Amino acid sequence: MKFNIDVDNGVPIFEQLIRQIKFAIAEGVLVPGEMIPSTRELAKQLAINPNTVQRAFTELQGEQVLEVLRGRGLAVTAGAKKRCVSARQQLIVEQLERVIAEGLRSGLEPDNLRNLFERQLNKSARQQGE
Amino acid sequence: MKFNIDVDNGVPIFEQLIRQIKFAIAEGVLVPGEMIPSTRELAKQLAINPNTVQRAFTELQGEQVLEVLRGRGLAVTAGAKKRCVSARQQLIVEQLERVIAEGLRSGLEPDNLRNLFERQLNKSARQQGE
Amino acid sequence: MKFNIDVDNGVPIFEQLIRQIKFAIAEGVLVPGEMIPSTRELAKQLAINPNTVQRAFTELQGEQVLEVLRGRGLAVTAGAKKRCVSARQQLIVEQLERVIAEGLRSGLEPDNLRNLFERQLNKSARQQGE
Amino acid sequence: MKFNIDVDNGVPIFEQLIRQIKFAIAEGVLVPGEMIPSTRELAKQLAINPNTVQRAFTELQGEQVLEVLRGRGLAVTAGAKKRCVSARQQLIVEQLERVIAEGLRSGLEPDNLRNLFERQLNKSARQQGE
DNA sequence: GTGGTCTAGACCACC
DNA sequence: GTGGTCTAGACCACG
Repeated sequence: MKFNIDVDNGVPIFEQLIRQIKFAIAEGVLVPGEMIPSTRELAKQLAINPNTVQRAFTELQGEQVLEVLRGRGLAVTAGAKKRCVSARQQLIVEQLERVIAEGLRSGLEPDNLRNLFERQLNKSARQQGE
Repeated sequence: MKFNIDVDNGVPIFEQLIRQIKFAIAEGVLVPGEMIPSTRELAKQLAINPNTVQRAFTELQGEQVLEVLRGRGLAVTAGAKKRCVSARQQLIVEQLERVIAEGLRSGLEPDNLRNLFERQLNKSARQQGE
Repeated sequence: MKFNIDVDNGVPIFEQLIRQIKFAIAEGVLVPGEMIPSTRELAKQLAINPNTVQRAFTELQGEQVLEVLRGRGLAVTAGAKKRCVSARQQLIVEQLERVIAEGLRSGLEPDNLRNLFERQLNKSARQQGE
Repeated sequence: MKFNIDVDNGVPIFEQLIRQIKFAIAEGVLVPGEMIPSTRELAKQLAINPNTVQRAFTELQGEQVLEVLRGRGLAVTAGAKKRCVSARQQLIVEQLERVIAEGLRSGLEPDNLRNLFERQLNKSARQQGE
């Protein structure tokens, strides 16, 4: 399990961690029931402050993605995968909506947008397939 | 020239102002050579802090969208329109690319994405047309 | 607006703050739209660390009880009162449920519990009324 | 003698053990003078850490509910039953008092509380009876 | 060993 | 001035 933290890209570190953990769960890289690394260990590995990791973990517990097994550590909850997958797809729909609205407002015709979309989709799908 | 500022939507006010000025230029509402209102006047009109307006103007000068005409004020530069139009569309293409890539990575099939896209496009186009 | 923090009663300080703010809103002491003291000021006033206050505020934002008015401070949201009142009553029902269950498990008869309940209710109602 | 330990319900395991031992004494399942299982045996039986059992025993000795009979083990003290029964009911009264006071403070009428109480009591009594 | 909480002090973006 | 984020280091409860 490898996480990539970019310290200075504007997105808060704890947010990056949250996203990547959710992503890993959605992808099946982390499976329900699995223990995740301890606060201190992950902090050392990512070269960030334990408190920052702690904050990410706290939020993930609040969203019932992780749960404490006291004295043992944190584990992925049973319902985590479903939650992460659906949250993610909803997020994509919202982003799509925003981009389209902005495109239309900026004077692009629906057909223009469709063309841009298809071009990008083909390009990305090809890269993905490689 | 009317700008809409939403004080509490997360996007910094100076950013909103920058975008809307660029938008107005891209649309032809503001044409090269045209003077724009003074910092103080715009601030009063939008009921925001003059510092905030100033900051937007400073950035727009840095991007050579606005230029100072000494003693007279700020004006839209000659090359502003081209810059704004292309910047805008490029931004949309980038966003589109990002959301498509994320959708594919999160397990959506190209056809799923296409459907989502069409649905949103229709919805947004209808709203736009109203 | 006075909050009472008891540093060593087991309940985390940030939790005490959260409860008391929600309580104040539920009571109508803090009304929607009202600004609450700044992080630093409240921290100084309560003689606790600004980070601890910050944490409470962050959680209250997450629960949509407070909202940022950027550069100006935090305000009670429009829907805060309803949320706080209902959250509170739900909490009371849960506590009641727990106490009753424990009483029954510990061998008290329903009538015993009813008597205890009535006695306490009368006592508390009298105090309240004073 | 069977104890139920729920590792992940927030209540510390040693606390659960303490409560259940007191409960068993209050109920007469464990009688004064009776020996209780050794730390190791109980730990193995409940699949928990011996340290945790030890901690519960230490506290119960401090409350004079258990006493060491040197060379033989731990036994229920003579005065244990009385202590456990009264402690338990007192605890329930206190909890009842707290929840009633909070209910009144949060704007519920005595009759509201009575209704909530009766509903919960019936529900719990039914479950208990099953 | 684990996570949970707190303090102290710093830097940033925004108004 | 405001809140948001991060670091560093401490103490606690639990197992």
